[in-house]
Amino acid sequence: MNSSAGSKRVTLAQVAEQAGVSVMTASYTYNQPDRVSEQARSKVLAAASQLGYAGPDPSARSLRRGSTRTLGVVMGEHLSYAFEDPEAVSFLAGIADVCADRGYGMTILPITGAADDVPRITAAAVDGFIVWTTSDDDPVLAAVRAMKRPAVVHGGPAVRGMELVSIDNRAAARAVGAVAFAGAGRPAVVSFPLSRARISTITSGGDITEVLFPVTRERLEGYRQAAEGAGIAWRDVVIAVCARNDAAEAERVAATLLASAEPPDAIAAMSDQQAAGVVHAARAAGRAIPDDLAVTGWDDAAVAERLGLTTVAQSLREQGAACAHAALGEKPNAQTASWSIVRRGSTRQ
Amino acid sequence: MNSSAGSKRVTLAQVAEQAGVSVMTASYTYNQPDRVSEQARSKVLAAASQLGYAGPDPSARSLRRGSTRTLGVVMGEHLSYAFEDPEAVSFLAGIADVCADRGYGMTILPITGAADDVPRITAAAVDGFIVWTTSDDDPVLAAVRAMKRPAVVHGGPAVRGMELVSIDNRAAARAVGAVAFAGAGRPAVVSFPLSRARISTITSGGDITEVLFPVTRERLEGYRQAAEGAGIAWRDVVIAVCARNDAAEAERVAATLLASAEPPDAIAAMSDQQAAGVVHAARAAGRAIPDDLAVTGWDDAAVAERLGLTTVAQSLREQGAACAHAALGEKPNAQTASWSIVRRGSTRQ
DNA sequence: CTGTTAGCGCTTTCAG
DNA sequence: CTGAAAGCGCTAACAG
Repeated sequence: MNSSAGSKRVTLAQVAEQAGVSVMTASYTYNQPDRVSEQARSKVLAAASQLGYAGPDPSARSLRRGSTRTLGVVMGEHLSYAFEDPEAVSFLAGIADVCADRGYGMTILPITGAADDVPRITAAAVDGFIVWTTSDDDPVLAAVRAMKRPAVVHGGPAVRGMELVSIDNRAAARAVGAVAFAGAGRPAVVSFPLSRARISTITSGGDITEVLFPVTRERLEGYRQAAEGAGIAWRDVVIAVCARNDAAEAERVAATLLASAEPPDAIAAMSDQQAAGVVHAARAAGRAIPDDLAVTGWDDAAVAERLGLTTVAQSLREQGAACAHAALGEKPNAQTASWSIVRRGSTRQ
Repeated sequence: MNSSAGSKRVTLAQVAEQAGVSVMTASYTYNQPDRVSEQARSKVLAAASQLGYAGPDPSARSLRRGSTRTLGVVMGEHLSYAFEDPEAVSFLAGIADVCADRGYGMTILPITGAADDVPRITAAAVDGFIVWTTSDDDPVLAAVRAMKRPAVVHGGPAVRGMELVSIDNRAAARAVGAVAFAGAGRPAVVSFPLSRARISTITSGGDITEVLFPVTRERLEGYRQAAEGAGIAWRDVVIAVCARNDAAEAERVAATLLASAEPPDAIAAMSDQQAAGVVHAARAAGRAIPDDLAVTGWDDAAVAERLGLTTVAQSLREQGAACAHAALGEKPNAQTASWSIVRRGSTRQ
């Protein structure tokens, strides 16, 4: 098991020669050991370890086989955000479960939101793509589709030729919104960004159809229906748009809302992180939950249980696994994932 | 921009023919656009979009260039644990930062702890490897080294021919142990596993040299020195070994310790997660912190600040970035990362 | 069980 | 600025 350190790459042909067999016998030794006699196999392995051959070159093998045994995951602008969002991390874990089981690798594709995203997609040596929820106008979608490999979008948008794995965000928002807004007079929504520009604003119920993130759009639509079901006009519902999905920004914006002349008495957020920020702002402002302010989150993360948040439960991990199956070409039918409302003490119902 | 959906893969040669240029002109159009006339380039791009050619095949390109522009990350047994440990996630984010900047992908390699790990390493189409802290006897290390590509281990063990990025765990443990054990009579340690078998046990200060995880070994050695510095023999220090790094198991084991005839009055843990579990157990047992029980964590995670834990601060994100640089072959100097003690209310000093 | 042939799709020479 | 040749390292397909 020695090797001249730093040596040039050893090839299968050299191993075969050293072992005194044909290249194919050497190849079979690695790929179909059963087809090779015990004797030949041990000669090949001896030659390999003598030469310091670690096994067939992965790139050459991929080229020849036409398959890389790797799945590509596009996590959206700023790759490192992916690892800051606990739900995104659960989703990755679900993909990892399936990949580990199949012996596949998973390549995280570094998307920056800039123009060079497309060449990066194009350059990815993967057998299939999984795209984390994005906007209708994201050029990454066309780039992925152009690769002509199995592809799946999580959340949305729905793209022809790509699978979609998602819950029914509108129905879930309608359901949790109904709980959040029950008995409220001035409901508000803390929202994810409306476009890839990620601008923070506070508006009143605007034109939902203009929202470019389909997941956000569907949830707003569900909240709208919930508000109207509670007898409140959508134009009277304050929408606080946060640039990012984190507790800190939500806390700031909630503090602003609560300090206004007509503070909200119910806030439906789009994540438990955001809802946690709202809860902190409410405490700081001396508001009682749920009597002065009802709050709902989304995802049923650990923090939701800790804070007693009413929320929408869904399994990002299972959805990640479903996406992996789709990207492997194993799932023929579209996946509608399940969700449920978890009622806790942060709402009046 | 049309294409017969589901068509066979289009090659660069076909594009070149369609454009009426040589294959090399087409290739240059993608790789060195400056070397191609405006006219030729637009003919090539027109032909490409007409044929639905998405760009050079990544596998073929990797084979020819001898480089995949991808880094491999080995996260240790059970890939999905990687995503459950917030510090591991920070580490990944640090790698992601560098990869995104360089236009590299990062492939997470699915390690299961079983025998098929080695072939999976061998099959990885990557330019360099980053190995998350593991045990001395992990066969993955030899497999990575056999690949003869730039490789770096985070934490440990130190392996000849591979870089090491780590803090000085022994010194840090000695320092935080000194704070934890100050004024204590019966110190205890809540430890990570001692071997890859991941067995939970409660013992008293045993033979540290037998511990197979070097990070754990170094920390135990530091705690030993701290205990002896406080006048306590190592054999009198209770070591509670947890199979996994989570709050729940630490809480259970701490509850057991606190219910014993001679309960500890100081517990040094190996992570903030574990320390959080200890704090919960102490509260449940009606112990005051730090008067009845001093507690220290490790990593200075968010939970450490929330609970007021004295802990060891280190930046896994920076260490991830340092590993990425090393795996890219950019490493100027061996990396010894920095750490510091953060004193909060969970200790007597 | 073993071997021969024929490329996978691309880009590095090296010449125009 | 453009092109012809050569072959990266490997394995599917088909003989023996």
